[in-house]
Amino acid sequence: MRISKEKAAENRDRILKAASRLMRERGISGVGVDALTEAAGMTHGSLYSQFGSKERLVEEAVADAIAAKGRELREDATVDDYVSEYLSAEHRDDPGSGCPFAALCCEMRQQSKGARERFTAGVKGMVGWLSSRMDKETKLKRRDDQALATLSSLVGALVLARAVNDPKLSDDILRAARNGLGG
Amino acid sequence: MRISKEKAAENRDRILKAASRLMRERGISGVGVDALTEAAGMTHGSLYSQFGSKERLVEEAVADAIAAKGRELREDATVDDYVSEYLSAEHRDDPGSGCPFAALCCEMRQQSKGARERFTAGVKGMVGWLSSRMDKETKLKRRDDQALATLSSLVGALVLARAVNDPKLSDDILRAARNGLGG
DNA sequence: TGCATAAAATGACGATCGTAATTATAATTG
DNA sequence: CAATTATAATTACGATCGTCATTTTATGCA
Repeated sequence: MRISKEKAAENRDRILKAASRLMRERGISGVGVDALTEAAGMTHGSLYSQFGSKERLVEEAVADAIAAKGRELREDATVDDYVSEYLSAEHRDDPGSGCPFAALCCEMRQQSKGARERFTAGVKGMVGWLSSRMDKETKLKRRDDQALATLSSLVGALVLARAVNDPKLSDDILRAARNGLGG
Repeated sequence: MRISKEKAAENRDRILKAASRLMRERGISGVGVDALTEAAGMTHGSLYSQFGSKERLVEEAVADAIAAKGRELREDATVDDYVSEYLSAEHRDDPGSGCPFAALCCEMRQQSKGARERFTAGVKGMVGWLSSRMDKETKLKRRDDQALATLSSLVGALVLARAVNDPKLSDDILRAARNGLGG
């Protein structure tokens, strides 16, 4: 079969958006092409027409998730604003539309070179965004280090808060990390 | 077939040890029963005789990895000692025998209740160990919070350092986190 | 010591995975 | 406007996944 060019582009985008969400929710190796295409209302083979392989889709989905999340960043937001949102219960409980770094970090090691490069570029972008909002009195190199340490704390706290079974402990992790970051 | 009781117990342990390592290296959903039993020198079905299901094996492997790692903790070690080892290049480059929290955290959410409970218990144990080594002048509650924040930073830095493709950035992440933790 | 029983690894099974050949229909061109 | 071409989704395929029935043999008891 063949459908109109616009419809095909729309279908492609639906698969991409579904992948972006489902991979964050269930993990990259935890979601099959079946689930990905079904979520977009198509049969599993259509993925191959649009992306060539699951590996390629992963690369695009990683880039798409990071780019979409980057567009949500407010230019006038402070680091404290970001920390508060990041370490909130809402963010913890909605990984599908949450931080791609926290959702995908553990699986990146076994992904394709292209996917890892896009992930790495995203981390660098995030570090730059944070660094530019650090106290301007400290020197540049030190600001970058602070940004890296902050991002590590954010990601670590979020993944641990999501991993543990005990709601109280989960809340404690988020709160302790907020305090540690001076939020 | 059936083999001697001792031999069976030894086989069971080999599967468990292989699972403990492979799941940390490739992820839980990234390793099949094939690879797990083959690494122990048996056919894939033997897993079922010993553990009943992959889910059960996951539970035992998570507990085993955490317990084994806990036994490595030196009673006379300081928090700084631990931070230095944890955020080393050696630890980053050998996930198979490294921290189970960092290796498995992102996948715990979609695991069985039993597996998550063992993971959670492990986190609590680690927090207790860290907390007991925090500055005794600060009050207990605050020490626990410091321990939680420290663990978050450690895990976050390690998973990010492993995820990124750029060796320099990876080293920078570890160093920045060490500095941030005052190590 | 011989028979019954329990148990552990093997091998066979259905389900699901990712891929490629097939089919059907827009888009292109004479 | 008709014939060709290009392409997107369907469908069929081999490989691999996790599970269970079978087989073989160690163990317990008479």
